[in-house]
Amino acid sequence: MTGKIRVRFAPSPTGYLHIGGARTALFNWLYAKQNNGTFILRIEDTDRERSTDQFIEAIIDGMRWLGFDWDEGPFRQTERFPTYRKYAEKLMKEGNAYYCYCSPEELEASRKEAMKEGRALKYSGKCRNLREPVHGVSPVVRFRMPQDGATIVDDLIKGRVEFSNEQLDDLIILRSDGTPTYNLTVVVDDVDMGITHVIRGDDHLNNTPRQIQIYRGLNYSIPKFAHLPMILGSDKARLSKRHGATSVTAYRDMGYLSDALVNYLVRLGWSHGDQEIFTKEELIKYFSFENVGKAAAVFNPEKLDWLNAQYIMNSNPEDLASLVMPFLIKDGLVKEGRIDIKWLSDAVKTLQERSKTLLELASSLRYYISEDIEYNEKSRKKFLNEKSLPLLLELKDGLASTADFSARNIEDIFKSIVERHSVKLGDLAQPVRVAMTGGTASPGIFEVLLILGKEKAVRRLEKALETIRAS
RNA sequence: GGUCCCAUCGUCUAGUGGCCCAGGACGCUGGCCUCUCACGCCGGAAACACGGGUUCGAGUCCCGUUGGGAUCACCA
Repeated sequence: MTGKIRVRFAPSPTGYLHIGGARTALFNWLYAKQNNGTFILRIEDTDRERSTDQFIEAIIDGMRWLGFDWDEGPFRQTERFPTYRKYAEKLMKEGNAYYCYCSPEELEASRKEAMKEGRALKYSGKCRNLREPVHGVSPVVRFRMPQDGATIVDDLIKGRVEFSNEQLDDLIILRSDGTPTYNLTVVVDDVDMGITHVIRGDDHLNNTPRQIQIYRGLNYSIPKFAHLPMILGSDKARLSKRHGATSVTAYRDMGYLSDALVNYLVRLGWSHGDQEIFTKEELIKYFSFENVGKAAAVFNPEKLDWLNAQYIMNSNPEDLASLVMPFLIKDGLVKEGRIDIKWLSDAVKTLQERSKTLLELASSLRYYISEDIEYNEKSRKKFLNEKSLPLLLELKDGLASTADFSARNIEDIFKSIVERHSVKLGDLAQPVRVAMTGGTASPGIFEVLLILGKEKAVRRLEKALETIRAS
């Protein structure tokens, strides 16, 4: 092993950081961390029509949220145009590239014809051996691809893939306005930044032989390639908006923990025996291209939910309390900093194994935090009625008069009421649950009472009694 | 259409020639626990796409078929 490993994640800012991009970033990041290498963030924004600064911010935001810290960058390709020009000129000077004067219309027409005749859609090579410039036309620059032999891609995931050079056409590396195109910039940057391993989606596999030829034209050594399989939607088509949320920040807003998302993403195509849940440290330790599958994977939201629930269950309540705060504030339940974090943590603790997302957690927290509650109509009818009235009345008196509002004592009060009336605990617990939370599903009723505290609990019992009497 | 990639339960996957009448996880489902809901625990249904080879023996190797995906821009 010589030389340090250098990898990069190179999104183009024409949209948010999406699920597929996040996984590519993740595998790059893991590989860098594992080998004590360098992880570079590079923004491929040479498509000036579609790239925006807003998307750059969104991508960076997503990367930070996921915890993928980079060592160098973010670099922007639009700031590196002189470099690409320099390399293009070198290619021209050494005869590896040439001016092409064909008009876009002309090219389009020949593509259509090729399509009609069922031939490969390939540039004709018309200007390949042109001696004289065509006046009045600003030309593009094309790279001269070899036309015989084959190019081998030795991929870390796909294995050896062979492409016949006949099918490589002379692709444009400089547009007629002098700006560079993707296949040039990607190679130049990877060379310039000393990238040793190109880890990207396998939608780039077909581009790889072209890029390898450009490396050769430039006389540079070729990095290792690893092409990750795609992520598909439930209908096996490429994951898109139609399948629901695709941007990672949308998952943050839906209440997923970044570690859970990362854990989900890594298991899409990679495995380590039967293990499902990994810490980031474990991922860094175990990751290997050998265990990356070759087949595309379908994104499965239910499993993400399960993983997220696992992470919520295993988080410590204090962390969870601060993670859920933005959701509480957004719901108007809490004003910034105006809540006892210790109390909130205790409340959170009772809901951890009942919440799949932070959004759900926040919504359950509502009945603890808000002054007043609303009854679920069905629950009210079923449990707040003549039958429960005497029980609730007794409980209210019992709780109101106790000086010891502890779990132990509350339980004793419940038990004595239940015994006196020869009913089951549930016959009292359910009406109380409705009185306290408005519904029939909640943490253990003693826990709920304890979190609510004596004042609130008694007040809610009084309200329940009034409600029964009024009905 | 050309080229390239891929193919184990509905989904994510284990499996690298005998340990596999195929294991785990999500989901689904029966039960237990129980003040409700969850969690947890025990059980169930559910897959090697198909056809040829190679081999004493194939989910595992080879070929073909079928099916899916990617790509073929003065996008990246």
